[in-house]
Amino acid sequence: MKKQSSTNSTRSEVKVEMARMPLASRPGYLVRRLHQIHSAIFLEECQEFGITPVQYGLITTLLNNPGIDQVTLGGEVGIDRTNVADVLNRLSERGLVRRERSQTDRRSMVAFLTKEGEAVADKMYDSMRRAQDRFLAPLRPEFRAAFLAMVTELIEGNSKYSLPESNSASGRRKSTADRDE
Amino acid sequence: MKKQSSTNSTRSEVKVEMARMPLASRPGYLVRRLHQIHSAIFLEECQEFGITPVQYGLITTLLNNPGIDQVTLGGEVGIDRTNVADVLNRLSERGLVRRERSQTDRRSMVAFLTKEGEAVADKMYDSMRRAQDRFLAPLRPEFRAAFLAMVTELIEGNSKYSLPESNSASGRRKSTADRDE
DNA sequence: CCTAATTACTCAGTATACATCTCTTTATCG
DNA sequence: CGATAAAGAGATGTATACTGAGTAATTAGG
Repeated sequence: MKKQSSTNSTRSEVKVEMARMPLASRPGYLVRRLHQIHSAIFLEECQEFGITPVQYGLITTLLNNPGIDQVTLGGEVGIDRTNVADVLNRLSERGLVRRERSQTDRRSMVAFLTKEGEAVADKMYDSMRRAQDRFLAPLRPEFRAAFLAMVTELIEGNSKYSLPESNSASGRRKSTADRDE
Repeated sequence: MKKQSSTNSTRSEVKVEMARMPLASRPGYLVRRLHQIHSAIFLEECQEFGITPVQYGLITTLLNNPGIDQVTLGGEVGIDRTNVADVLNRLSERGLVRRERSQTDRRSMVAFLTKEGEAVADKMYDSMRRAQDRFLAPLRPEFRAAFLAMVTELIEGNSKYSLPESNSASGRRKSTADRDE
């Protein structure tokens, strides 16, 4: 039961580095936990509806943009297109969303809220706001806007990594001499 | 292209609310996107190792606490115990982690990094730091510490929701008196 | 008008995250 | 000391999130 303990100096150096950058101070850890916590609060406040944060994002986007196609919807909500299809599937199984082929571009599927979907969006609004309030409560009120502004800045400043451009879409570039534009 | 538009006043009110609280200004949306972006940057910087942010968190925690049990490990890293088992499984399949029964409590599994696991932790450190730098770059340097402090405050202030207490653990409570069932 | 490229979607696979149920081990009580 | 309660770990199922491969419809070129 020894382990390779002993005199491995490389490992010791790493340990020192770790001590200087403990998990609890790393941006990645902090951001993951923050997301985790928000999800937990949202789910708790909205548990009577059985709607997750992402589902609610899709629902409110559909409320404001009925008949939007799945790709655009994913761009609005910030999720991958395959994920849009998954979530819409769950929502349409529950009768909250209806999908059909686009009239103008038959490759596209467009989505609408059903009456029940609109009713859920309506009824959930207060719960969603309560979740927000609870989430931000630990921060002094005068810091809350600053916090959200900084998050927005980080998102916008890193926007080129924000959505994976998915697969086929853009990264393609194959061009024949692609007009360099 | 009207839909059931018309005179549904409830729906109109909701639409107004939505306009006042668009998705892009909601804390939940912002935090989810932030997490998404950090993951993307981390994965990009560390792609040569094929290690995800959560896996790296477990690895560095094991580096500092060799022989830790899985429940404590989950508490340190901020993930559920079943998730710990999943992630450790993937890591041990790749030969980075080794598990064995605890000598002191034979119900527990304790985990260690292998030589390869320690080597990966060592080699990944710089990549992880680069991911952090890129992630925080859009924020003016004098705001970065303030941002991380606010995130920490939100996590600590909401700590009662942060980890689900899992199943068996606490929530049990069955005070003597209720043996009926 | 036919073909090639593009675009939108689906399907399969991986990983994280959590809840619930079952099984083993440990601890306690009679 | 044996029955049983309590606790921990695992298995299973759901949801999110993304990648890659493949299919179908549209558009662009010749």
